[in-house]
Amino acid sequence: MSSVAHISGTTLADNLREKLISAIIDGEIPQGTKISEMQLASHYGVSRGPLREAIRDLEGLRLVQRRPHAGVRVISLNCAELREIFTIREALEGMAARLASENMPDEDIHALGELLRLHETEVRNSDGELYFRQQGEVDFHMQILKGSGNRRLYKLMGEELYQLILMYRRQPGQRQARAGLALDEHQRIFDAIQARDGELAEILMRRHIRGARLALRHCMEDSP
Amino acid sequence: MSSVAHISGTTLADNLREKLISAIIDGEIPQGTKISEMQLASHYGVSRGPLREAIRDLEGLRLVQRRPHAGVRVISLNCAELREIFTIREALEGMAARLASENMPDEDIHALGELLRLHETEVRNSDGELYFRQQGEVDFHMQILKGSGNRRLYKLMGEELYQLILMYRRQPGQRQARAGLALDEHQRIFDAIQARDGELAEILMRRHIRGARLALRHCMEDSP
DNA sequence: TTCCCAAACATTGTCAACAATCCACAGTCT
DNA sequence: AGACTGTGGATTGTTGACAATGTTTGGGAA
Repeated sequence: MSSVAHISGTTLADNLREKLISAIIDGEIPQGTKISEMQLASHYGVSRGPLREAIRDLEGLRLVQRRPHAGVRVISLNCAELREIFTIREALEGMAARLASENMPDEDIHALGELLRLHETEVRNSDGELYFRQQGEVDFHMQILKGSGNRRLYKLMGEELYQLILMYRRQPGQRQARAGLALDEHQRIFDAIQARDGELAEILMRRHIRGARLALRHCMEDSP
Repeated sequence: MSSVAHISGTTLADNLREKLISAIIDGEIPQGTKISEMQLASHYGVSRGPLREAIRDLEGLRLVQRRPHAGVRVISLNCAELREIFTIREALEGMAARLASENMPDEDIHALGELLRLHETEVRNSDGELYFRQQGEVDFHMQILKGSGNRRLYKLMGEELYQLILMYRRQPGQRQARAGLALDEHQRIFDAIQARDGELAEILMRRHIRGARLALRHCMEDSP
């Protein structure tokens, strides 16, 4: 269908990987779905070869599970697994905040402050419009990860784990609360980073994420 | 060459992945080597299809880098990247120690104590024999990761990042010091876990790993 | 009816040929 | 001399057919 012939410097499998990630995150391919190679291949207008390579990538990202000779199915994150991810996030982003306090260039910190101001006005003006804030939330954390100067940390948290979180957020029946509160916590984290107080930044970031995790306590326990 | 025909319940690509991981970690395929698909495929007695899938996995593990249409080469960890990994390790294993203090079953803690005793005698008896201790070091950390009860944390740290560390350790000219010191630190970490003091366990674990990272300061800076 | 076995079916894993892309080398031009 | 460009060769990316495995369905027996 959506066969975007050949973009130079890339490959079909790589393109497919990105498309499939989006499709899964956006819920286009529902969780728990069993994937048929032939079907998907013909849908995207490629052969099974590149598709299999793309699926292999998704398996590495833990977006799908594979059983040899028995097929591939999209993971379905239950509450417990999401909390596991948030625990990892707490450790990793806490460290990122500490590192950002030490390594983030002044100009990038300034830009981060601007980002916060923007979010503030957004939240004030239309506190019902949650999507942008959601995006803003991600942006804030992403900037800190990048500001840590630890490239692998950025990739690991930003490019791998966040996708799982986003996938879960797009699920129906997700409460999108904590609007104003999060902004306030962001502000304090920012202050600590600006003050180059890594110790405090880490503590605040961890508390921030732990709060989000604890808020997940009451999410629907779909397991029997 | 080493074509182990068909092991049921698995697949050629999966087998290949494990073999290639070992080959890279053990230095059988030196760092920075450019991999030739045809060559490797014939060497392992398989076609290029499964090989490419295995390589895709290795890319996910960050053991190789791929440039589209230009080939694959084994990564060469420089000092800076290894320190990045150790920083992540500090955050992750610190969290693991905290969680283990809360979640690790009593019997597993007991087994961990036995492991420590074993290491102690080993180090005392033959303090020149470092390989076993090296293995023991890995075992100790692995048990704590498993004891955290966070399955994803265990997989992420234990199955992905540790391989990179091991690869680096096998490099020539690596100092293998810190034998007795590490054991002592392990003992204290264990005490904290046994006392169910997560706060302390995390602090000690982080200090332990940070020490190892700082010891890497003086490793050969091959970058210009 | 329910359980078990077997054969057919559908799906995944593997292969070898084909096409597209990059790299190196050589030749030319400034 | 040095840099740039074009072509040849080798390597990677892709495809469709073939083989092997897991699943399912239908029939028979307890």
